[in-house]
Amino acid sequence: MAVHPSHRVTIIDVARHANVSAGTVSNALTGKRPVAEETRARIMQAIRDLGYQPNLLARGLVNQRSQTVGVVASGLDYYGPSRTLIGIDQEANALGYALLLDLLHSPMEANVDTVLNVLSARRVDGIIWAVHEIGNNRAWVASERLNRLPPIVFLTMHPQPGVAVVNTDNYLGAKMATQHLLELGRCSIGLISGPLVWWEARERQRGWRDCLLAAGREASDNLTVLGDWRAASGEAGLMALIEARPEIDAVFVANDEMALGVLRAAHRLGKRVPEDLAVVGYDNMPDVPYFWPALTSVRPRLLEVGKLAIQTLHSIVEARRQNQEISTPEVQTLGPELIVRESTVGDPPTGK
Amino acid sequence: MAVHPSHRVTIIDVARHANVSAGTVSNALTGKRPVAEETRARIMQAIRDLGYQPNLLARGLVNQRSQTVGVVASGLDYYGPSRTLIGIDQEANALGYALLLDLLHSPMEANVDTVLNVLSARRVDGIIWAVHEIGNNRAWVASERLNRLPPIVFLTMHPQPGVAVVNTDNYLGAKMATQHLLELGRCSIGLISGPLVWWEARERQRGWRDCLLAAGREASDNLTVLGDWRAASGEAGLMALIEARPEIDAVFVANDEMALGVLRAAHRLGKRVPEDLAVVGYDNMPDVPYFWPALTSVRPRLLEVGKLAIQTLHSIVEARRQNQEISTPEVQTLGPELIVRESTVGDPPTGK
DNA sequence: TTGTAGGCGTTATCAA
DNA sequence: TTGATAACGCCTACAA
Repeated sequence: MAVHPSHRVTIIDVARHANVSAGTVSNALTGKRPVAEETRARIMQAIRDLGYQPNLLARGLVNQRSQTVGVVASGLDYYGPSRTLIGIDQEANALGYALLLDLLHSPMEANVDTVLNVLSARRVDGIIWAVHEIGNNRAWVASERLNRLPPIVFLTMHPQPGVAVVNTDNYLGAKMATQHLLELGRCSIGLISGPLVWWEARERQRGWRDCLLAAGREASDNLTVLGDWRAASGEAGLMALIEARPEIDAVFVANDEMALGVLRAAHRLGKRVPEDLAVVGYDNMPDVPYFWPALTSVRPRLLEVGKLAIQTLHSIVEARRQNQEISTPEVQTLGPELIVRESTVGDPPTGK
Repeated sequence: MAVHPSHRVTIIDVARHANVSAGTVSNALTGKRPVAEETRARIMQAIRDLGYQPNLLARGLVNQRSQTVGVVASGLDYYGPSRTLIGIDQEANALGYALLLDLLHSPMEANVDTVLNVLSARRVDGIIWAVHEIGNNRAWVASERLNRLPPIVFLTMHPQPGVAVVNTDNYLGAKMATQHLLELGRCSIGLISGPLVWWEARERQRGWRDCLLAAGREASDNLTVLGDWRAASGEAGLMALIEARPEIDAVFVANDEMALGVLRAAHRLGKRVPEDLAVVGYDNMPDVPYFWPALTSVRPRLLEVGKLAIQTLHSIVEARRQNQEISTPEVQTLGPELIVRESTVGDPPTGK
C-alpha cells in the first residue's frame, strides 16, 4: 500500500471501482436522489476499499456554500471569550459547520478589512463577530460594506438597526449585584469600573448607578474608580476609593480579576471581607469560589451566548438562501445569574 | 448598486472589465508570471471597481493546497490551551494559513476518527494536535492511519519515533520548582499532583521526585496527593497531606488552580505562607501575582510553543511538497522559567 | 507579454 | 434508478 498515493482518490475512482457513474456515487453520499440498495452497498464498499474522502473544497465550489463559519474574536486569554468560543464550537459542530478562527491581537485594531477580506475570499457562509465593542471599533458596521459580506452575528454590542446581535445583559447583571449589596444593608457602595471605552463597562456602570438612584442613594463620581480589567488596577482602585471615601462598606467590581486585586488590597489594609467591606465581582470565573474569601460574582451565560449566536446565524443563512424573511429577532439578550458567596455574606470557615 | 449581486463577481468579470484574459488577471494577482505595468494597473482598477474577491475554494482545488491548518484542541477554558492557541494563530497569520478549529469536549473522547475525517475532507495542509495526552488517547498515532493524513505536529506528548512533537519541558519545570524549595532550606517538600493518566502530570511528578532523590531527600508516596487540576482538589489535597505528614513545610503544586485551593486551605488551617508553608504552582496564570500571597509559579512558554508548532508544520509541509528531507528535529522542547513571588520568599506587605 | 484550452473534484440537469 | 455532460472559479501549460 503506497504511503503517498500520487493520485488522491476521487469520486471517479470510487465510481469505476463500483461500476457506476460518478453521479450515482454522489447521490449515494448526499442522499439527494434515491440509489438502489444493492448499488449503494457496492459503492460503500468501494469507498472503504479505496479510503475515499470527499473533497469539500470542490463540493463547496459547486454548491456555493462552504459549510464554514468565520469566527473573529479577541481576548482569548481571558476566561469569557474562551468560554463563548466553546459554545460556538459546540453548536457549530451540531449544525455541521466548520470554524475558521481569526484572532485580533488588539481589539481596537484597524485591520478589520483584512480579516473580512480573508473570510470573504474563503467563502464562509457566515461570520460571528466576537470582538468586544471598544471605542468606535464598530464604526464599519454602519458602512455599505456590510451588504457585500455574508451574514454576520455580532456579540455583545450596542443594538443597532439592521444588525443581528446576541448579548448578555450587562446592565441587569450590574443591577443585580448592586441590589444584592443594598439588601445586605450596605450604606456606601463603590464601583470599580472597566475602561469606559468598552461598551460592556458602560453598561455595568449604568446598572450600578441606576440601581442606587432607584433606591434613593447617592451614585456620585467619587464613588467610582476606573480600572483596566486587570488585577493590579483593582488593587490600586480600592486604595484610591478608600482614600476618597473612607466610609465605603461595599464595592461592585466590574470583573473578577479586578476583584481579586480588591481582595488583596483589603488584606493589606487589614479590612475584613465581608464584615468591613463586601465585594461582588463579575464573570464568575472558575476559580473565584477559591478566592480568599470566596467571591460573590455575576455569571453571564457565555456558553449559551455562543450557541445562540450560531443558531441565529444558521437561521439567517438558511433564510437568505431561500429568499425568506428572517425570523430571528434582531437583538437577543440572555439574562445573567448572581452567585452569592463569602465575600458578601459568608464567614469563611477560619482556623481549625 | 445591487445588494445581492445575483452573480458573484469572478476572475472572468474582472478580465472582461480590464480587457484582458482571465489568465492575465491570475498572473497579476499571484505574481507568478510577469505582467506589463500598464495592464496590471488596469486590472487592479477593475478589481476595485467590481469589488472582486478571489475564491479561495477554487484556488485550493486547482492548487491542491488550501492554505489552511486544522487545529484540534481541548480544555480551552483553561489558561494554558488558550494561550497556546493564540501563539498558533499569530504564526499562522504570519505564514498565510487560516485556522480550522476543532474542539474536543472531552480529551479522552474516542471520536478522533470523525475529527480527522472532517479535516482531511476539507483538505487542510496540515494538522496541529493540541489535545493533552491522557491515558491512551494517542494510541491512534501508532496506526497506519497516520500515513493517510496530512502532516501533523503534536503538542505536549511523550516523544515517539516518526512523530513531530513540540513540548514544553514539564520535567525540568518541576525540578526547578523543587530545587527552589530545597534552596530555601525547606525540609519536607510535598507534591500535589495532577491525575497521573496525564502525561504532563507524570512528568511533573518525575521532576519533583528526581530532584529530591538527587539531593538525598525522601520522595515517598505519602508525600504525594493526587488532585484533578481543580482548586477544590488542591484544598482537599493540602488537608490530606498535612494529615499524613504534619511536619510538611513546603509543597509543589502541579498547577496554579490547585495551588489556589492550597492557599485557601492554608488560610483555613491558620498556616502562614510562606513562613509555615512555602507554595509553588505551575502555569503562571495572569492572576497569580494577586493571589494572597502572590504565588511563585513555573511559566511554560506557551505562546512560543504555538508559534513553533506552526513553523514546524510549515516546514514539513513545504519539504513534503518538494519531496525533500524534513530538516526539523522530531522533538523540540522549550524550557520553562521560574517566577519567584511571595508564596515562597516574600512577606506580603501587611497592614498599613 | 498575453490568450486559449484543459483540468482540479463535485453536483445538477437532462436523458435514457 | 442510472449515465453523460456541463458548470462551479481558478491556475497553468502551451501557443501566439
